[in-house]
Amino acid sequence: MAGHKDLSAETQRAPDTTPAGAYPNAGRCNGTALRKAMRRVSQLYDSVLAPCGLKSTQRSLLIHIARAGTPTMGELSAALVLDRSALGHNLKPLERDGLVALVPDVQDKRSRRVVLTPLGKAKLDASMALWAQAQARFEAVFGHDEAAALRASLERIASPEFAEAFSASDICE
Amino acid sequence: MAGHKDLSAETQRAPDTTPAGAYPNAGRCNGTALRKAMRRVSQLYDSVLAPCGLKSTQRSLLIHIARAGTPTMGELSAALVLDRSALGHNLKPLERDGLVALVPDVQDKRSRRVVLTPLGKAKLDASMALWAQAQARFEAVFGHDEAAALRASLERIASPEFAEAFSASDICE
DNA sequence: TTGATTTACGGGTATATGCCCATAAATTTG
DNA sequence: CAAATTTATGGGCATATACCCGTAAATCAA
Repeated sequence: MAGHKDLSAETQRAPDTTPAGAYPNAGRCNGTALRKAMRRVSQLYDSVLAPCGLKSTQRSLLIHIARAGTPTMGELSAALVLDRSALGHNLKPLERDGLVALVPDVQDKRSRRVVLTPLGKAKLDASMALWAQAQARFEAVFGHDEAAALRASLERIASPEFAEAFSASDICE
Repeated sequence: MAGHKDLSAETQRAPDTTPAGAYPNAGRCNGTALRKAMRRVSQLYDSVLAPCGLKSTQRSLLIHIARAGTPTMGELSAALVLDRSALGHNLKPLERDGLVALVPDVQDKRSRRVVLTPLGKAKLDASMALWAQAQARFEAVFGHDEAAALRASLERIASPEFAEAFSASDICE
């Protein structure tokens, strides 16, 4: 195939011609870079996790619940940097499948606590080996230490302090 | 909390004590870290972009189209590390609002090319100042050089070569 | 050329995520 | 204690993202 897509002098209709100088900062958006990498990693991890019937998003949810004990929706959504409504929506398939249950809090009747059912714990445990395999393969390609450094950066960005500092930069920019 | 409980009895019903040793690798998932950071950054950038009526996802789409000229759906989805169907769905609101248009390709009648309308270009241009502000605030908090290094890592992960290497690690792990 | 295969999409479905607003419960005020 | 306010969720809506399958067009094979 001589079908090189040397886009510079495009075949017929190149009205835009993408002036080489247009949007020179286009490739520098941190949000875009994060999104692309996130999609890629989701796809890679999900492909490995597939046999256990959990997606990486769901596994992440379950493991946060397991570690938090019996968190309220609010606590869980904060830990996940996830909108409260989004958390509610994300829990529905898991609740429907019997992996988690929502129980009203006795102290604060507004709150509902999320609990991992035995079935949910079993699913989570069953996913561990596959997750470890995906993680190992990721780090075999990306580098173990580099991955640790990357996670440190990402966790800093995800932290509430970061959001606070970003918001604070509003008034003094 | 005085008193060790021996683990044999512990198996009963651990209410919420989160046995300290459970899921020791829980915080090391690269996918989870990416997702949390992505949500945070989306929220921060979107809050700044709000006045222009574009979300960061949409802006990213428009700018990719602008730079690619008149890409096919396939080219665009590859550039965005986005599933083809997802791209189609993401384009719908933009098409509905007249920011982009889909035109059948003359060479290959299977393909449709995505074009930025004048209105789309105007919207994109109008978003530049707000994006620059969000970007500047992000980097004021995170660090300019650190951000560049982070993007380099993320772009490596998002690259097709990375996916290929990850897949290849399947057979020799 | 004809038939098999590959490629590019679109539709349908399910999950993921966020915003706005309404409601109920807890907390703070007067 | 009653009223105002804040907090924890849920419902409705819109967008984001992926997978599977079907169809049409291009390409490859005989």
